[in-house]
Amino acid sequence: MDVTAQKNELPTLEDVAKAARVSTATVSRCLNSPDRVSESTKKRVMEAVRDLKYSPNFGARALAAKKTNTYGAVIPTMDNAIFARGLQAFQQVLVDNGATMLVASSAYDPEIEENQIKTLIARGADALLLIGTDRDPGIHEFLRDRNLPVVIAWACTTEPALSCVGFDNVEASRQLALKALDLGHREIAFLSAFTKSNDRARNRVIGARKALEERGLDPSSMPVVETKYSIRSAREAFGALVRRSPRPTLVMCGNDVLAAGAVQEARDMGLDVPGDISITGFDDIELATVIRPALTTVHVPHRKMGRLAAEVLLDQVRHNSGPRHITLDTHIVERASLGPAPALCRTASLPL
Amino acid sequence: MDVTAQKNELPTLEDVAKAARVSTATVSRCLNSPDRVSESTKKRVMEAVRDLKYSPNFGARALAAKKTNTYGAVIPTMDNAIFARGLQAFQQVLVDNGATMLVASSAYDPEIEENQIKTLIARGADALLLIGTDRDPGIHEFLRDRNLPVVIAWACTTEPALSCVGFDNVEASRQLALKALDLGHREIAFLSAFTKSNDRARNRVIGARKALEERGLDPSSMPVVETKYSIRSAREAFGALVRRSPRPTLVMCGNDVLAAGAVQEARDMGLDVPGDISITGFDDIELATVIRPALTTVHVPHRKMGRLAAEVLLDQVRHNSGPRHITLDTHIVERASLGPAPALCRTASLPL
DNA sequence: TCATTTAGTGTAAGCGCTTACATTTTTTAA
DNA sequence: TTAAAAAATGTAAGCGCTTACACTAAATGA
Repeated sequence: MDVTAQKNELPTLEDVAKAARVSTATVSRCLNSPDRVSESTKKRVMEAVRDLKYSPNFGARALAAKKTNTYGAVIPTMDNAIFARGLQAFQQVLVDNGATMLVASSAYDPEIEENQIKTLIARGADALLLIGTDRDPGIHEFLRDRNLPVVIAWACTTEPALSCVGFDNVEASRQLALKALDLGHREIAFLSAFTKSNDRARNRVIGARKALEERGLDPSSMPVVETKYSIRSAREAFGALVRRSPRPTLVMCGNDVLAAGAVQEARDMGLDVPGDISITGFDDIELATVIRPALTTVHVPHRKMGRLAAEVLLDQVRHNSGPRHITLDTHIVERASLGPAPALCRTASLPL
Repeated sequence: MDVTAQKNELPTLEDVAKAARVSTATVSRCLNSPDRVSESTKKRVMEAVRDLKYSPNFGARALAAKKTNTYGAVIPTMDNAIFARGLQAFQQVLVDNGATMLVASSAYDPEIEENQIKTLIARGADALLLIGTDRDPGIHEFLRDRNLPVVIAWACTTEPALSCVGFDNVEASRQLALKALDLGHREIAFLSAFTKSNDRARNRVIGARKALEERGLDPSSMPVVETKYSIRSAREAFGALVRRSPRPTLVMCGNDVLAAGAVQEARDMGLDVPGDISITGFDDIELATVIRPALTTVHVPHRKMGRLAAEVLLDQVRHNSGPRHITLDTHIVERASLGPAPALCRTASLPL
């Protein structure tokens, strides 16, 4: 007896056609444009499909139809919640439209990202979701050559060949900084994710600088520390930032994960947040509501972004519509981690 | 001038063959088994590939080779970190082996899961990763019929046709409960995820019951509340549990997310954790280390599980090896949320 | 020297589907 | 009633690749 596994032959379109006593074309039509087939034959065909447990062969379909109904997404990381929600929404819309999502992550590495993009294309992706705008222009060219619809998410671009569904990172960060300045903060430090090839991170720092400038402060005096995307590194970086003199009364963080680390470290150092030092986040992921004090942060409409991104792409692929540029609003969520600047601290830092 | 986007024709194998003045077979061999081609022609062919920016057509390849090099994964949710890490590791191994991952999520709904499984198969998945064992047996049959390698993760199964890479949920939970019992806890309540069609959740409750029984306590007396997988619902459920009489001295939670909600609610109710009430989690995701008190929880080797799952599947597909059953160890991570049972509390509850 | 192996390459038959076009059947209108 | 239009179905040509098999040329051994 043969024990080795062997793919038993799956039924093909032809088998179904034979069983239903119609041509393969009719079966194909039943599956793809049911209203071009009469009710009676449709019923017969569908029965055969069920009886034989037929399921179309993906490769053959892709080859003949010249499209795969597959949409690729390359995100920086799957390890935390930042992109999860948006991606979930993205996928939901695709599934609802009979398409499939293919994800790959780049670990924030441009080279890996390029590879993943090429892989997804080789895999037959009909369109692509990419995060942010920072990448070798050659890639965008490559994509344009292939005439692949691409949507940039989490950021905006004016590039006419690309769609985008994002928000203004500079402006959102600026608003938050402005609010902090109104609360009396003058010694502001920034705890950022690595800004190299990460426009979101970079723009958030820029936004803060802009606010400083508007209020007549020297933007270049704001200390910025860049660190890895993890609680642990955020703690270390926060420690370094706080030991500076003058001590900052506010540490703005490039995202909620860094902020969570900062809050933790502050408390372990015996600092009251926001009594002694304020901390802000960015993104408004669940984590922001879980830690104590809860984070004052920028709410980013992740779900909406994912949903719209899918809709834009679907539209470009199915209706050949042109690229669209959508900018979503963000807003500040005031929770507990940002308070008025402590008067003492400000004086303390003056004598310097 | 024509403004509408139109797919410009991509180069095919034949174009490359022509450019390199060889047959299509040779080009194909260059790409798939380079050592069967002489150095000189290989060089010529590769040059042509580069010049023409050739990239093989996925559909055609899948059709001709009868495999897609695509591995599907259906997970209950992408919304939180529980599966993210494992999936990331799963994908990594696949990518390292030139394969691609296709993910879909089921929202903990068996019907959606079934759909997603079928979609992934229709999409040509060579193998499947599934979470847990609870599903219509018809599906497993269906998969067996197709002779599709399947690995069950996050749980174990003895089903000979299926591979698994998981851990013993019952045993892990039992150990944790035993530890709590040793700390003097007698009034133990369980805050669980919905157990319907979720064997992991169910088994974690069972494990706790088992421990109770071993210590001569009535397992059926343990209150169990099931709730949705979210911080908010966990808070509500925890509130209900605590208002019971006798008040539990320990609330074991089916996972860290629920535990995080429980901790939060406890503190908002003015209860000290673990002074007044202990809380335990399960999974050991990052969240467990972020909240205060940090969670005592069961560490699950997510990364290892994902990695091994990929390896098992790759092995089954590429070397036609048989199903494997791997059980990984878990261990308890003692942090701060589980302490000795408060003596007072126990007395306090006696007068009832 | 010639038969035999071996390495390298070419030929061509599909893989299972979609779809343009041709054909047949039904409906509609005159 | 019959011609024309519309609806339903069939025919068959690919889609771009892999691979069994055939073939040629070079290497090997007797």
